Amino acid sequence: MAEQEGITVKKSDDFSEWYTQVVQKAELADIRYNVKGFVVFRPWSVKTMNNMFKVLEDELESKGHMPTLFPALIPESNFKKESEHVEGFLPEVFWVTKTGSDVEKLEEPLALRPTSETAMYKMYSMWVRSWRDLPLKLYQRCQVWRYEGKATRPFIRGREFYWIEAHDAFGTEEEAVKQVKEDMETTENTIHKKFGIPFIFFQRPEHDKFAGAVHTYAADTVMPDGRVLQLPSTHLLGQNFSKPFDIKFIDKDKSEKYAWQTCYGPAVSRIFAAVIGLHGDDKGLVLPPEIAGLQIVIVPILKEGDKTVLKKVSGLYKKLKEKFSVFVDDRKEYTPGWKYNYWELKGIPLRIEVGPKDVKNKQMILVRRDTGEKIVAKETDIKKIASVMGDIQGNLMKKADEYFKKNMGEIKNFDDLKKILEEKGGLIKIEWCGNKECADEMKEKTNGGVIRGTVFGKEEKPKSTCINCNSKSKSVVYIAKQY
RNA sequence: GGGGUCGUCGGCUAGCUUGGUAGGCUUCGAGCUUCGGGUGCUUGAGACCUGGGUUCAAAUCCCAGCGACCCCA
Repeated sequence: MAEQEGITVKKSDDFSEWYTQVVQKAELADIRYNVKGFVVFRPWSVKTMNNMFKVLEDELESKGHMPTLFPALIPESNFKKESEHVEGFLPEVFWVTKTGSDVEKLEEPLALRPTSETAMYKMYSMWVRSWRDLPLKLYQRCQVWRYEGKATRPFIRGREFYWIEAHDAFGTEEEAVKQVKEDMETTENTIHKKFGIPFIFFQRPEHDKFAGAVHTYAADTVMPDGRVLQLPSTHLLGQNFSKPFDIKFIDKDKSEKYAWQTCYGPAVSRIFAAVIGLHGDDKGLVLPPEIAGLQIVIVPILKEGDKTVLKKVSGLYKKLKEKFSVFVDDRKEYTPGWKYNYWELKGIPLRIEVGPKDVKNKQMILVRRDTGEKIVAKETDIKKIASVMGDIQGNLMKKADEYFKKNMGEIKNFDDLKKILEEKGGLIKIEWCGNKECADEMKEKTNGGVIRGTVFGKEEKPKSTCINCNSKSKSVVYIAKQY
């Protein structure tokens, strides 16, 4: 009976069902809005995602980006300026074509942005006149809309999602190339170090680049079912957009030049899916302290006629709230055991229990969400709490890193590849001829194995033949099933 | 994009084969009780996805739409 309130499957037995239950039971999202791919994000996920946004925005601003907000609607003529970009995104665009009572047709259809290159670069061409205007580094936090054909899941893939997009323009190609590396560093400092999500940046193969990019570098992580989830990607746009959008400037040498551009897009709602999947356990959500919407919950153990516990708790609360987000769950209508389960389901990193015994012994009980470990601390030892929080953060990151490493493999022959993708998943290193047709064939033969690309920053020379077609291999790549 | 499964109180479900009174658990409200790992009792409220069709009669049969879940591309 009561177990219906908690998660009823093991994460390792049925990840898909586990995920569905956590999203619903931890009150992260409500799918009853009943429009395909559009879900309601509830306070408990939004609190945490807002913290994630803040971490990313602080990092971007520390690296010279400034915030901006662009309109959600893009005129068709703008949208169609860069031909490859149009071709790539057109099938996914939601169009606004009429107004009011259905009769007023818009003179020009407006696209609901699937991404903002074509909105922002129109303005960039007006703002960039001289080398003094460069570099131009802007980001915005916004929603985008993509009419996805693939199955939609809350946070993992929606037809509407929340992200940050940073768009940079430079005077030289070198600076743009450097920016790509900076974006990777941003990703490491935030998504890995603060959110605890491990990943590898791959340079995507030619046939799988961002529409309009010269090169696409995308971070992939591995979910608990062995399928990869693409996290932020950073794109070297070269002059592919600056030419059609006419973003040019007079350089120091007085000659007119087109700008060199990059763009970077961490999809926070999707990264949150990785946080749910990688850190969660059989009891529910587990949030890293750095981003948890609520970091500490204090559960007083109340006894009839006893006032010492609440008094002690309120003192503790006052001390803690300066450093942490804290909630005192002193609701009388629930028993302590009920509260323990409730807050564990919600993933609060640390619980502090204070009862009459603790008042007597001048102590408090700290309970770690990640390990379940109960620690007896002196009632004045606030430093201990800070250090335990640090331990939890570190442990979650370590566990996720270890899991990620275990899911990297290397395979020499095709039958083994097929087998491992089928049974375990993960990112598997292979050699490949570089042909799209061959990649397509492998995808079909492996039931969905997709070439993720070459590892960025690591020279891996092909020595042998393509795992599929046996012709001379051109690169060492990783293949995986994806979300 | 293809295939499969399925839509019943807020959540999980029984009933559907063989058409005729919608039952349970949980949540929610009220009251008492309890409080160191989902306390127990009393009581109340709450539902057949939408639209069409067949029929004296539809949760049940048929068609369409919308939505969800799973598998595959």
